Amino acid sequence: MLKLTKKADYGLMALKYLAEHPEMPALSAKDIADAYGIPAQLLAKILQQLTKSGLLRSHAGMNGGYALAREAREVSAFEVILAIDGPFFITSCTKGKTGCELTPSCTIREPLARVNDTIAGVLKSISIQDLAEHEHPPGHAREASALVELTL
Amino acid sequence: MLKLTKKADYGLMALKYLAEHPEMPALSAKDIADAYGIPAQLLAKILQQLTKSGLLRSHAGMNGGYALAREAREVSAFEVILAIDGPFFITSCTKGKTGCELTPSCTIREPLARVNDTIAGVLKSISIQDLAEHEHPPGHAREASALVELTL
DNA sequence: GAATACCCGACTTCTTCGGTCCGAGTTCAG
DNA sequence: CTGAACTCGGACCGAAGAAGTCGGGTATTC
Repeated sequence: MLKLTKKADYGLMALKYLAEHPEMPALSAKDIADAYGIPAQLLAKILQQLTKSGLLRSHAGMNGGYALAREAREVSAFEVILAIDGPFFITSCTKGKTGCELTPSCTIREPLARVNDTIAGVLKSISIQDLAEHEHPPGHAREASALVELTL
Repeated sequence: MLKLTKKADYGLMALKYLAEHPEMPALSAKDIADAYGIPAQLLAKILQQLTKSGLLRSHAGMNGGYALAREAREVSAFEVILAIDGPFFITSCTKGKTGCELTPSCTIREPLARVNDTIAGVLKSISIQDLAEHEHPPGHAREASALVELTL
C-alpha cells in the first residue's frame, strides 16, 4: 500500500534523465524509454501528461522530443506525481465532493489528513535536481535535509 | 495515489472505536461494523488479521468480541497498516528480492526510500489514542506535534 | 444443546493499473 | 513538395488487486 504508480515512477525517472542531459535540446520518448528499458509507448503517454501539465515542453518533427519547461531545481517530485496520478489522498474518501458516505464515521480522516499534508510537504521539498544528483556514495550524506513538522 | 486501502481505514476506525470504549470488556465485530456502517463480514476478517498480529485479543462465545491487546497509546497507526496491508513501499520495486529489474535504472529509488522512511516515521508517531482524541474543535491545535527529519 | 461469536479459506465482482495499437497532426531534410 | 521522423491523443484490453460475499467449522456461554 501507499505506493505510487509505475507511471509516476517512470515520470520521475524521465525527468531525472532530462535533468542529467541539459546539453540536449530535446530527447525523444524513445531515447528515454530505451535508456531505462521501459515501454516506449507508455512513457510517451506519461510525457504527454507532463507536457499538458506544463512541466515539459514538447517539440514535434525530426530531432524533436521533450525538454524541461523549467529548471530542474524548480520542479518538485510532488508536481510530477500530481500531474501523473492526479491529486492523492491518504484516505479513500478525503473530502471528495461526497465527503465520507459512511455515517458520522470519518473521525479518522481529520488526523490522517495531517499526515497527508506532511507527506505532500516532503515531496514538495524534493526537486528533480535532487534526484539527478544521486552521486553521493553512501557515507557522506548530503545536507539538503528538510525538516517537516507534523501537528496532530 | 499514495492512498491506503479501505481495509486499513476500517482497521483504524475499529481500533479507534475500541479505544473510545475502554469500559467494554469486549466488542463484537458486528457491533463495530454497525457503528460505522461497514460490511460486518469484511470487518471481521480485518479484526482477525489484527488479532493474529497481536494488536487485538479475541474472545469467543456470548458476550465475546475483541479488545485491545495493548494500551491505545502504545499502538501506532503504522503497526495497524502494516498488519493489514503488509509492508508498504513508496516505489514499486523497492528492494524486493529481485531488486529492480530495470537496467541500472533505479536511481530514483534511493531518494524515494528516504521519503518512504519519513512517512513511516510519521505514521509510527501517531497512536490509536491520538485518533480517538479527536475532540479538538479547530482552533486550539493540540501539541502532540512530531518533528520528522528528512535527509536526502 | 442452542445461541452467540470467532475463525478461515474459497469465490465473485469491480476497479484500475500497466501496457498496446493506431490514426492524425507537425516538423524538418532533401 | 514530398516523405521520413517524430509527437499527439484517444481507444482499447488484459491482468492484478481490492472490496465484498458465502459457507463451513470451532469455541464459549447460558
